[in-house]
Formats: sequence, C-alpha cells, structure tokens
Amino acid sequence: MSTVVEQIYTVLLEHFGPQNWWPAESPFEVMVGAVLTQNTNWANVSRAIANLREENLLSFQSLDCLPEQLLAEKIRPSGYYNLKAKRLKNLLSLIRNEAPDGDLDLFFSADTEVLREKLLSVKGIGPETADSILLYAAHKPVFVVDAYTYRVLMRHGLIGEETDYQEMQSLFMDSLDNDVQLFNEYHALIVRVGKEFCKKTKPKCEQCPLREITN
DNA sequence: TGCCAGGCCGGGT
DNA sequence: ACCCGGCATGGC
Repeated sequence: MSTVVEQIYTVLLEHFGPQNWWPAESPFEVMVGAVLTQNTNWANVSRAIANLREENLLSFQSLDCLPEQLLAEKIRPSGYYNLKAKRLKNLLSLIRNEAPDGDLDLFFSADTEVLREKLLSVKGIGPETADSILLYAAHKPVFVVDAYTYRVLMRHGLIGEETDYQEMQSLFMDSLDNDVQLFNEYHALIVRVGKEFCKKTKPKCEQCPLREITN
C-alpha cells in the first residue's frame, strides 16, 4: 500500500529515468542558475551561464568584484537582466556577510531552517529559489515546489486552486522520507513531465505517464 | 505573432 | 489580506 505521492514518483522514474539534476558544475553555479531561472526558460539561462563561464566569472570572488552593470550585460540572455543582476548582488552580499571568503561549505553549515530564513531575507529570493539552493547546492532535504508542481497536482485533482507553496511542499514532505536524493530526483521528474505533458497551453494528457494514477 | 518559460517584489485597493 | 503590473529574452 503506497500513497499517491509515492506512486507518482515510481511512475515518473520508471518512465523517464534519472534526470541528473541540477545541471551545473558547482554549488555556486547552482545558486546563480536558481536566480536566473526565475520565470525563465532554462535554454536562456544556459546561455547566460555560458557567458559567465567563458570569462571565468562563475566564482564568488569574480562575481562579487564585477560591477552590477557589467553583470547585467553578461546575463542578458536570461531576461530581466537588470533585476537579476541586482538579485545576484543581493545574494552575494549575504554570502559575504555569512562567510567572508565566499566559503560555501561554511555558509551551508548553518541549520537548514536558519539558512532558509537567511536566503528568504534576500531581496529577490523567494521560497522556490531558496529551496532550490537548499536542495541542489547545499544538499539539504527540502522539497522544491514550482509552477509545474502546481499544474501537475491540479491537473490530477490532488489539490485545490488556492493551495499555496507551503501546503504543496508539505504534501510531499509529509509522505516521503527526508532523502536529499529522492527530493532531488522527484522535483526534476515533475519539471520533466510538466514540460512534456502539462504545459499551460496544449497539454497532452492522453500520453501523460501519470494518466492512470488518478481517475 | 502573441504567448510562454523551473518567480518575486512593490504599490494600490 | 489580496490583486496586479513590471521585469525581458528567445523559441515556437
């Protein structure tokens, strides 16, 4: 006897296989990507990150030294580039305050709840960005909820329209073990099934691997 | 060719 | 406490 939440995971993993998230070469790069991908297609984020990588700017020290205007120019393909340059600078300030040399191991060594509050205190970092950083950069057992999570759960009648971030997060965390690898894979699989079968327009529910689970 | 993508903030009711 | 406009590029 397994819960719907467990069944969904089993079906998605069987159908798609491991997703190997987060697509990044370092925890710092995960943090940058988490901000850049806000309401933005990953293909565009990928270009922005490539720009930074080409100029060896994917480290705390280099980005911290880079003027905001120049940073904005580099990340232009990711959209909202002025806003995101500012948000990245805000995040870098937090890191500098918590760990002067940008030592992420030190920064991440705080208690998960404390760290989450610190991330949320940064202007431009909300629940999804904070949790993405906690899970995919800091490897803390936190479930990441996003627009796809809402859409997939809604489509299968598992939540109501008013369901908020916290409620969706609890839906998963209350019925799963606190397992970093499990949370990692599960969120990635939801994004995958969302992209392929549960887009806002032209959803393809007929071929969705989850169609059998609910009615 | 308008709509959408792995959000979040701030100002107005 | 909601509700909504702003932020912006590239793909389809």
